[in-house]
Amino acid sequence: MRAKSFTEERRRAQIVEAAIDTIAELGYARTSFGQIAKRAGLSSTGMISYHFRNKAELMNQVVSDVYAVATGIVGARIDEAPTPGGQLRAFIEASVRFYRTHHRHMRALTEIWLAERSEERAVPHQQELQALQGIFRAGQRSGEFRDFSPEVMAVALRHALDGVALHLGADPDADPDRYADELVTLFDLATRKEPR
Amino acid sequence: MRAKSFTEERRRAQIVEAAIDTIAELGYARTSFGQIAKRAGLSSTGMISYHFRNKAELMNQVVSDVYAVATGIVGARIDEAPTPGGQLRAFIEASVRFYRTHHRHMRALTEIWLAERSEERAVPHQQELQALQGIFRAGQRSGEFRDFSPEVMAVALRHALDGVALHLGADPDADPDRYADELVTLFDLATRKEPR
Amino acid sequence: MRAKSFTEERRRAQIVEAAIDTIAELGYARTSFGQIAKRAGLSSTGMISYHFRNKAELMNQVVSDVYAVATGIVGARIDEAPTPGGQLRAFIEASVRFYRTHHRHMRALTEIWLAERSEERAVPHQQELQALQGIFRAGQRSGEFRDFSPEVMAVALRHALDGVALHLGADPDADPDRYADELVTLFDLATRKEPR
Amino acid sequence: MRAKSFTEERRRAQIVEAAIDTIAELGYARTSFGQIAKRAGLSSTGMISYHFRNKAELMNQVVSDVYAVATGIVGARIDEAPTPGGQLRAFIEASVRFYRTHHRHMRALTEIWLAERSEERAVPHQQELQALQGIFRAGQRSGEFRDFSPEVMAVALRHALDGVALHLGADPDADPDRYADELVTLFDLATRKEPR
DNA sequence: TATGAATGAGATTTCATTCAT
DNA sequence: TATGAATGAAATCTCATTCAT
Repeated sequence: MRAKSFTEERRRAQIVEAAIDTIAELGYARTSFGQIAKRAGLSSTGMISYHFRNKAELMNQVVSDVYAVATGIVGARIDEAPTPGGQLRAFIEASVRFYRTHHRHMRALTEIWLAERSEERAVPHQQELQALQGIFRAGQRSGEFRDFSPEVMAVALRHALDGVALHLGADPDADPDRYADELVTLFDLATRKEPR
Repeated sequence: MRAKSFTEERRRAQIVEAAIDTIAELGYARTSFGQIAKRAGLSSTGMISYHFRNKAELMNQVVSDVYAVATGIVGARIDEAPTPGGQLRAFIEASVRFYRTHHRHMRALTEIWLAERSEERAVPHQQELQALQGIFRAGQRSGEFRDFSPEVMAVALRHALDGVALHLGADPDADPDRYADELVTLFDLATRKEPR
Repeated sequence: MRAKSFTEERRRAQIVEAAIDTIAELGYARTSFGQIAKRAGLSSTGMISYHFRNKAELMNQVVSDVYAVATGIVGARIDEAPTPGGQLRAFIEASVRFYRTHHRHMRALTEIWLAERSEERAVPHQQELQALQGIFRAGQRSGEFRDFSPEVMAVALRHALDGVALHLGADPDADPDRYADELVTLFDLATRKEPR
Repeated sequence: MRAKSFTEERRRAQIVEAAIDTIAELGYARTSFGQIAKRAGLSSTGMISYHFRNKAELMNQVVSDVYAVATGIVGARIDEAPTPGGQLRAFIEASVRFYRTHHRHMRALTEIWLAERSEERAVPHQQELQALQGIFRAGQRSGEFRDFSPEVMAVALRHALDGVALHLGADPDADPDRYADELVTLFDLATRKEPR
């Protein structure tokens, strides 16, 4: 496989962007090459097939692009925090903020993941769940966190965040900072060892 | 709208059951009238169109049927509990138990809700979220719960449960009781007023 | 698999006939569901997909239908002949006559067989070649035929007939009886033991 | 039409070779410019369109190239033979040998001829059939051959050879020399005047 | 009510060909 | 000449829905 040219990459990115828009607007089920091509200003769906082997490859690209952006942003905030407790707070705050600034991306990500779950039976968020479990284990070792199941806690947090994303997306008037604060407190109380 | 005859209702129920099976087995995207008819033992997809105005109506029926069953079971357990804290615990335990005993139903529910979300822009779980908020408000009034946002807490709990359902579905070896216990402790710590 | 209804069978036959017409007229490469539907008077290509699982099944049906007709007619003539030499003559004459009366069918048969050869690498005419070899072996046992390779002779005769079919199809003025007579003499001389 | 430069001719030849490979490997139906370009090491299918007006011109070039090679080899052997009977034998033997040594070419030739027959309504092998008829007529004039229709005999021989090519291609263990010997005897008996 | 046939829209994908650079 | 991007037509197949019986 040859390296892709600059023009090629730009076109692919343009198509991926159009795909994100389409999914966010119509939902996965109603997203077709025709709709994507229209939004990308392409003259033919053939153009999409030209740049992506098939629909699955396009969707994979959407997922990995969004994931890359998200983990870049959120990961940076986590790394700045000194303690596991701080990292947990950073993760929640950065995630909620990302949902607000990139809510089209999140929407698309969720739609794809859910639609394709049926096909591949995969459990999503594996990477992120691993990272969260790492934070939890570190906090338990350092004595900052109480003794709980890192797996269950990670799943709970990760999906609570998904729920929040959904509600923030559906209600434009909702205040993301308040959601973030509430979640921070919730999981702080649920994980800390010593009651305040 | 004429009242539906007994035979009519039986047929509709049969079709709804087949739809649940189909979605649970193939996923929403691959669920077609043809597949549903095959599983229902119907000789023609025309039969489905005869009993349901269109696909959306069938799916709505699936959702409301499953919801009715779930609310019946879970609601009964909640009503038995005397205090808001006990109701919270009962809700979590009954929900996880329901996921285990009715996982085909849950699967179908999630698939439909997610696939059709885009079309109706509805936020899912509205009924349940209201009920949860009621519990939280009661606990706050009685002084059993601390001061937090009932909306955010309800969303967090509801989706944490969804996440658990997903993981229990994907991993047949996982222990539902352990997941339930962990969640009970998590939300107990997150909601109670007095540290233990 | 349920038995097919009368109407179903008639529709299938109608589609098969239209397919034969289309292939004979346009050649296999340019035969599409669209062209077949047009000739069959169908409103949509979906109708073809409704009655045949896919294109391959339709083509198989064409082949087996034509084969059935051909072997019925030719086989009957062969069975009437008392000696291997007579059967050989009957086979050639009946075949050439069939090409004349059913030249659309033959054309379609050849086109399909050749187009699909690429896909399945199968050698065509297997059934007929076996039958021919049987005749040759019987004649050799009875002393009527000389000692030659039944395989090679069968292949030579079968494809010589194909060539004749092709030329009779391309040249409407050609006299089939003369072609038949010449072939009969050719293979009589090539197979008989005693020179006349 | 401008004379083609050396480089131009080399490119065309390279593309024709790649086309032969592709057809022999995939069959005509699956042969696309994309596949040909890949095998020719070209970076774009546009290159093929640049050197050939359209697909038909490329295929015609393949046919005439292969024909030229075959006629050169087989023709040389025929010319060495002194009598029509000898020429007939030489034609058969050289043809079978050619099938063995150039079976990719033969395969491509047959595929194209068959796939495109429909478009041009041409009967194949015209050149060769003329040559064969010439041999037959000469033998009839010299008294070496009996009185038969040169046209029919030519068609029969030509297609019998095609059949043999097919079977040799499909069965790598078959012995070409035996097939050649059998065919020589067959057509010797069928054409000679005096029984041996 | 039930059946199976019919419809027509729409989806993905492949392809030959054209065009700007 | 060569490249790769772009185009638009066409092909097969699936599907929800309608209709006559």
